[in-house]
Amino acid sequence: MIRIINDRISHLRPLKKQKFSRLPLIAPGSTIVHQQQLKALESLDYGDDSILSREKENKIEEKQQLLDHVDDPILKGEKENKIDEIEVIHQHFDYVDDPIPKGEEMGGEKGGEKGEKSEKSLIDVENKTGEEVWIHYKSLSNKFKDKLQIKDFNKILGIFLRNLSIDPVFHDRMLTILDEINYRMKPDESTYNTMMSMSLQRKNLEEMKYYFDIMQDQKIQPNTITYNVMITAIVRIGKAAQAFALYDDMRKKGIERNQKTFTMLIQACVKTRDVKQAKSLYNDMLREGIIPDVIIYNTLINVTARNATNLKELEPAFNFVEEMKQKGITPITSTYSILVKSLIEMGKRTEALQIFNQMEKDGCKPDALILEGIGLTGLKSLIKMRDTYNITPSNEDYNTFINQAIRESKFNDAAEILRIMLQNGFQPDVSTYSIIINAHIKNNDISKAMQLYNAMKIDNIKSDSYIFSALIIGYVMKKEIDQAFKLIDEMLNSHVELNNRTINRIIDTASEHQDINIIQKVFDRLLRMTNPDKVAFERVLWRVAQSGQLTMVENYLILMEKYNHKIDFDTYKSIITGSCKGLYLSEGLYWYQRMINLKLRPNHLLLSTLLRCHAEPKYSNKMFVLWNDFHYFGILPDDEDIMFVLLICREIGSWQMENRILRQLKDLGYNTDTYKTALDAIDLQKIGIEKIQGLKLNTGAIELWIKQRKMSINAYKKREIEIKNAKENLQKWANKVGIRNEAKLDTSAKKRVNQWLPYSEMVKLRKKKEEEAATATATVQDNTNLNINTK
DNA sequence: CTAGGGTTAG
Repeated sequence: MIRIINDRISHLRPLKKQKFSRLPLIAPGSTIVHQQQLKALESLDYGDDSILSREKENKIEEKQQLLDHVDDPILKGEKENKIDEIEVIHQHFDYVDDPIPKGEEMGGEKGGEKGEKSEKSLIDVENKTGEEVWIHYKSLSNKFKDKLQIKDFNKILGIFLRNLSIDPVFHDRMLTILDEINYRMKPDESTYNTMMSMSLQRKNLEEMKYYFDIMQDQKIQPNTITYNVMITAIVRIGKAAQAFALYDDMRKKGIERNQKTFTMLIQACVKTRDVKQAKSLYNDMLREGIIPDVIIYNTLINVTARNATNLKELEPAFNFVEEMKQKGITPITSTYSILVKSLIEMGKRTEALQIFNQMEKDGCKPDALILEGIGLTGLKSLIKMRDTYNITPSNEDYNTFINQAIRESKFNDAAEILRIMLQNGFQPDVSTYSIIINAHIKNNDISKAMQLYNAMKIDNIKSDSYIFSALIIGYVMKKEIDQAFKLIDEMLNSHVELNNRTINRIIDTASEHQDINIIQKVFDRLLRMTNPDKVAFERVLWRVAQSGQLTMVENYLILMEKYNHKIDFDTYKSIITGSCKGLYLSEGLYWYQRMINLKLRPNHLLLSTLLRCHAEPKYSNKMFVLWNDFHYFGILPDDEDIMFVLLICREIGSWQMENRILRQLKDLGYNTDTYKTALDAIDLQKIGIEKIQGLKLNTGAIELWIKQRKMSINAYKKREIEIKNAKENLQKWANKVGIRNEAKLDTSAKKRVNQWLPYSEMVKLRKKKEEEAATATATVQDNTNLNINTK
């Protein structure tokens, strides 16, 4: 019972964002947690770079004084609060037991104060938390629910949507409401728009498409919002073309476009790096009579700035700033922030600072983000913001400052920022906890992280998937698998989804242990409680392949099929790259062969990986096979690949092979002198010494060559053309010769090397064969004619 | 009411 009441209390105390307010006292109700937080952070003593560390003792003393000072009154305050809340709950329960008569009685008297009922709507959800609405809704009789209209249901959905970020359980609740709507009446476009918006928040595009399709099945016309939500989601996953297709769809169907539509479409041009299209969309928008606002301008400036590589290309962005000012639209912090970021990326620090100063002149206040842009972070940034600009940072600003300090290993600064944050009446939110928890996990201190996790519970802040993920990973890192799964249980019990990202991170972390039993244990347990995706299986395969155990790989492949995952190139890629990483080279080639036998084609990455791990004189024969396979599959080797092969030729002293390879390259249109010069420059003797010292053979020399190679712009352009031509030549060859000879690829390595014919000879041969074929078809045709005649 | 901008933080 107490637990139930506590649960209820938790929902009556939603987190409030207190932007731009300066409160003198620590917020009530969090004292215990604050102490734990400070303790946990204080002991984040993993070597501190902060300016504060010198004054560490003073600060700790100060902190203690602060806590001593506020302890008692706050605790008292908390107790009083709780009593109030329990009374509220009793009132609430009285009401929901019998909603209709009470609502009518109170409707007149108390008005909208608790918002029971109004004339227009049978259910009033104003000023209520999601939890209250849910309890209220559950308590309604069927008869009463029948009287509700679609508008009422949509309102409830809207409230639940806003609560989704607080508690994922509202997802289920929204589904329940949708079921009820479908049971009683027909949903309308707002219903589905809200559901789609839910999918947008949950980053579940498939789910969104499902609603999009189903509403059309039900003959409900999508409106502007429907399309805008779809476009937003599609732009976010980077599929610009699909977004533009939806835009065309809107025009065809005569669905009105608005500012938000164009914002997303212009935003899509960031991904396609198409400034022209952004401008043309802007013109379309103006033609349609839509008045641009600050967000449209920011987006236009963003597209321009992100694609600009020099000041000249950035100019149109400044023109947009001028234009917006002329139209009476005041630029905001983010407007300047985009420009500052772009300038810093160009290395134009002075100009960036000028923009920052311009912002100040324009009377615009900086935030944590733009301060980071000009190089101010952590405690320094906070002090600048507070003392120079006289701004009270927002909750987000504080979180950013703490995160910056932790990132820079200034743990004392982080503690100080947290102290200032609490002192100013800001409550740590789920992100604040997450940032600190992650810091502990990164420092391999799971117990401190768990301390904070428990503190969150006391503070009635719901852990989200980030927090659970971090803690679970922490335990897997420590090989405490049982603890990890205990948390997974807790996670699922609190309706936090165990998503594939988390599953894959768990598997990744487990994979990092030398002990293969750990990954097996983790994966077996995961299989029992979740449904890992194809990628998860492939991670395990990658790890198992590293141990060179063929049968175990085989078993996982069988298991994968049982779970209806398609075994394709990516699956084999995982196994082969895993084998290479574990230096089980013959196993790697075995799987490679099996992959080819299944008619699966390698890609550059795979061949390159295989080639590199075979770059030793004793594997030279196998290396040449792989070299040939690049050509057979029409994959252009890159400079590193080329250098590896050539170097091996030198190491085994095979001039014949080196000449052959150089001729191939010449045939492809490369200037081979570059490679010869580079090869001559690499001191083989020196490499020999490195090898004796146990260093990885010629890798170093080649990487150095790649790194130190400097190309003029002209040389670079020439090289680009060279590569483009080589690609085309190779493709032609592969289509005509390589792929036709694919059947021969499974013969022995020696044969495969000997099968090789240079491109020029291949072309000659091909011409000859074509001529032969031409005469052959002529005779065949004669024969067929003959046959027809005889018939 | 439901949708948009700085890949702000985890």
